[in-house]
Amino acid sequence: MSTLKSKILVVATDLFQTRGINSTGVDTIVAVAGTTKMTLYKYFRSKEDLILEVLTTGHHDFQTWISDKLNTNTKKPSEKLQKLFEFIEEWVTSPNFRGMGFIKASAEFPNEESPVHQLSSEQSRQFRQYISSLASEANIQDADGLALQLSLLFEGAVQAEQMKRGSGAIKYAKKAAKILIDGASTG
Amino acid sequence: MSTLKSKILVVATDLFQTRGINSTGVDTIVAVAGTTKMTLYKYFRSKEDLILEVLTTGHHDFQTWISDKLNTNTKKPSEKLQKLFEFIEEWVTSPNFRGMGFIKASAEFPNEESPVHQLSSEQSRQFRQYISSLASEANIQDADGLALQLSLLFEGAVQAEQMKRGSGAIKYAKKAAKILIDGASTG
DNA sequence: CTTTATATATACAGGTCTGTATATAGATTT
DNA sequence: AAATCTATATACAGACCTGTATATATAAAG
Repeated sequence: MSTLKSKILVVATDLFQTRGINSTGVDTIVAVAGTTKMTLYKYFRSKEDLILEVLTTGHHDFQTWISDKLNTNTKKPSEKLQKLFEFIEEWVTSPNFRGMGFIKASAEFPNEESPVHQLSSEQSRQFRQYISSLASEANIQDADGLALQLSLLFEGAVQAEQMKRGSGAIKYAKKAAKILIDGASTG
Repeated sequence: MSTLKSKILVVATDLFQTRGINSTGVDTIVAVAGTTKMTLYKYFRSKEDLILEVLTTGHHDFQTWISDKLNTNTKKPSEKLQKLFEFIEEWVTSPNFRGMGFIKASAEFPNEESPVHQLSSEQSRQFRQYISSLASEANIQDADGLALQLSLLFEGAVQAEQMKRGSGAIKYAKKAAKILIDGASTG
């Protein structure tokens, strides 16, 4: 991938997260990236395409990072679910944390016919499904139910952390997750 | 309050929630409300003022509704916390549910210097504080911690319900809340 | 040296948005 | 009946936005 294209993606990811998607114009993006609109529109057909690619890249990065972490650091399926929020905390508190794109995008694009809304909604569903698969492997009965509860905690904590870094929300989300996982395992 | 002013507030609340705040122009608001821009700008100094008043009204309506419910239907402090999510479910599934304004507003106005962001952030804090006071009355040790966890569940469930009515998220949030409350009470 | 590919600089068309200015209609009050 | 208040109708200024058109620079490749 061209260095300019990835540079635009990185800058857009950052600006979308800190200033909002709709409030960030392409002129601002190219100015910060140190290039021009002509170049941006060479790599992206439209601003909507850029948004979609930012979302796709961010989600892919997170998914591969978290599943790699779980696969290399845990063995037993029951461990993975417990360790999930440990690594989420690590992800959220890392310096290069830029938030979860789909959480903000779904709020800024509430129209269900919008491609941006559809993608972010799909990414949210995919991550919930991933948690559910971990729960299933751990032989938890209502895997989908627990996954929904954990995803509420996750998305809430990420949003809180986005709004105010160092809010401590993720710490309490982790504690709550442990209680819910233990309850679902024994019950 | 003038009927036209309250009509504008109701319409704006609805449109902000369904189409997003930034994506809803004042022209659309006055067209749906059946009036003109001149009238809107007579009652509201600017669109930002309208947004702030929509947020204030919505939050006030919710707070009075939920605390009235709790005060008339519960006696023991320990009951209130348990009943809170019952009433939240009732609120969320009621036909005139229009979402919690501050949840969407904080996402659409991420800039911390924005008055809209500041108000929505303050409202989120106030509701968390209200939960914490209920927990304190029930003699729960880490009242603030539990309140943060419950608010994560609440905000996550409301957002899920906003995105897709009848998602069932609030049902599982209620179950999770009960587990967390019980854990904090005995522990 | 010339061709070709890539990036820049700049201007602009067409649209949307907020907020205001001007003129008018209808209703209530004096 | 005249004056006043409230709401309407309409037009528009100024700003910002996306996306494109045109012309130019720069550097690598033949």
